[in-house]
Amino acid sequence: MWGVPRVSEDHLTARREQILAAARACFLRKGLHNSSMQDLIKEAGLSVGAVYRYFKSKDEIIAAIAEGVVSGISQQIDEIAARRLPLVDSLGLLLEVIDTQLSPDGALPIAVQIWAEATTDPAIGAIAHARYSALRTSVRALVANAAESGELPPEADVDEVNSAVFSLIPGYALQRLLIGTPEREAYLRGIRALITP
Amino acid sequence: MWGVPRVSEDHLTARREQILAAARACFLRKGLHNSSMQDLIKEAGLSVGAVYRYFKSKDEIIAAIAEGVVSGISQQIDEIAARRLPLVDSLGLLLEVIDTQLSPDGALPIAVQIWAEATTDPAIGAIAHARYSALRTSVRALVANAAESGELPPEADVDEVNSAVFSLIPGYALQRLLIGTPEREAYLRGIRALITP
DNA sequence: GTGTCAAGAACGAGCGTTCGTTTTAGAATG
DNA sequence: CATTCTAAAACGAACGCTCGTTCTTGACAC
Repeated sequence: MWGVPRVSEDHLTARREQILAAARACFLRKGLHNSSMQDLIKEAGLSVGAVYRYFKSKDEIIAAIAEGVVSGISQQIDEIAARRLPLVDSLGLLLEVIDTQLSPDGALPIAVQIWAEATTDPAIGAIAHARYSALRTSVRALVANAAESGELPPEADVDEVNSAVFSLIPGYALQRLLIGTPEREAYLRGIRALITP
Repeated sequence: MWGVPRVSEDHLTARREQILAAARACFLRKGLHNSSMQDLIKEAGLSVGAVYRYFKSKDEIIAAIAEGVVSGISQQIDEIAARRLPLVDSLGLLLEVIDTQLSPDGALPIAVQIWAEATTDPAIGAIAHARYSALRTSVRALVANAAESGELPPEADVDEVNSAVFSLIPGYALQRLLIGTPEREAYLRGIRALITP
C-alpha cells in the first residue's frame, strides 16, 4: 500500500524551496561549480540524505534554479506592458525592475551563470532558451504598444524592433554587473537621445 | 659559463599559445570548471609537468584566456570607427564581426563563461571589467562620429548614448547564443526602425 | 509491523598539484 | 667536427584532498 504522507504537502514544497534558496545563496557567492553539495547542504541546514530526497543530483538543482530565475521579472514586465505607456517610459520602469535584480542577492548574477552553463550543457541550454524567449516575448508587448500608438515607423516589423529593444535590457544589466556603470537615468537619457534624434 | 636559453623565445611563446589554444578548446566544449587540467593537458598533447612550467595554476590559465578573449574584436571595432561611416552602417559591420565570433570556436561563448566567473571571482572580475570597458570605449568612437555628423540631437551626451548603443552588441550576441535569433540583417532593420522613427 | 523521512558515515572517482627523474638543446672545449 | 657538459624543458607517477553520491541506520506515525 501507499504510505500516508507524514508531512503536509506545503511542508514538502517549503523544504524544496529552502534547498533552492540555499543553493541560490551559494551559487551567488561561489558560482555554480565552485559550490559543493556540502556547501549548499550546510547552507540549507539539512543533512545529505534530506537534500537527496528532494533532488536526485546537483544538476537537477541547477536546472530547477535555471527554471525559476527570471520568472518574477517576466511577470513584472507583463504588468508594465498592461499600462500601455510610451515606450521610453515603459523602459524606465523596466530598468527599475532590473535594478532590483542586480543586487548581490538578485536574479541577474545567477542568470549570467546560467547563460554560461547553457553554452556547454544542452539541458540547461534548453531551459535558458525557453526562459530567455519568454522574457523577450514579454518585452514584445511594449514594442507592440509603441507600434500601435505610432511611435514607430508604420512599416516597422515589431519582432525586428523588439530584438533591438530587448537587447537594451541585458545590455544594461551586463554593463552594471561588469563595470558598474551607467546609472539608470543616464542610460535612459542615452536611449531617449538615440531613438528620437 | 652561465646558461643561456636552450630554446628560442619563439618556441616558448608558441608553447604558451599551444596550451592556451587547447584550454580554449576544452573550455568551449565543457566549460571552465568541467574541464579538468588533465583534459586540457591531453588536448595540448603535453605532459602535466610541461603545462605547469608555463602556468602555475588552472586559475592562471583562465586569467590568461580572459585577458585575450576579446582583444581581436576591440581592434576590429577601431578599424570600423576609422572609416567614419553613418552609425547604422558601422553597426552593420560591427555585427558582421560579432557573427564571426559567435561560431562554436569563436570568442563569445568563452566570453560568456568569463562573465559568469567575473561575478564570483574578483581577480577575473577585474580583468573582465578592464576588457569590457575597453570594448565599450572602442564603440564610443562610433557614437562620437555620429554626434559630430549631426546624427544625434546636439544636446545628446556621447557617453550616455554609447551606453545604449553598446548594449546592442552583447544584446545581439546573447540572443544569438541563447535562442538562435535574430538574423543580422533583421536585427539591423530593427535598429534602423527604432532610431529613425 | 509497515511505511516515510531524515541523518550522516562511508565510498570510489577524480581533482589540481608536486616533485624526482629523464631527455634535450646547444654552448664550450679541443 | 666531435665530444663533453649542464641547465632548461619535459615527463608522469604519486599525493592528499574534496567531490557528488549511496547506503545503512533508526526515529516516528500509522
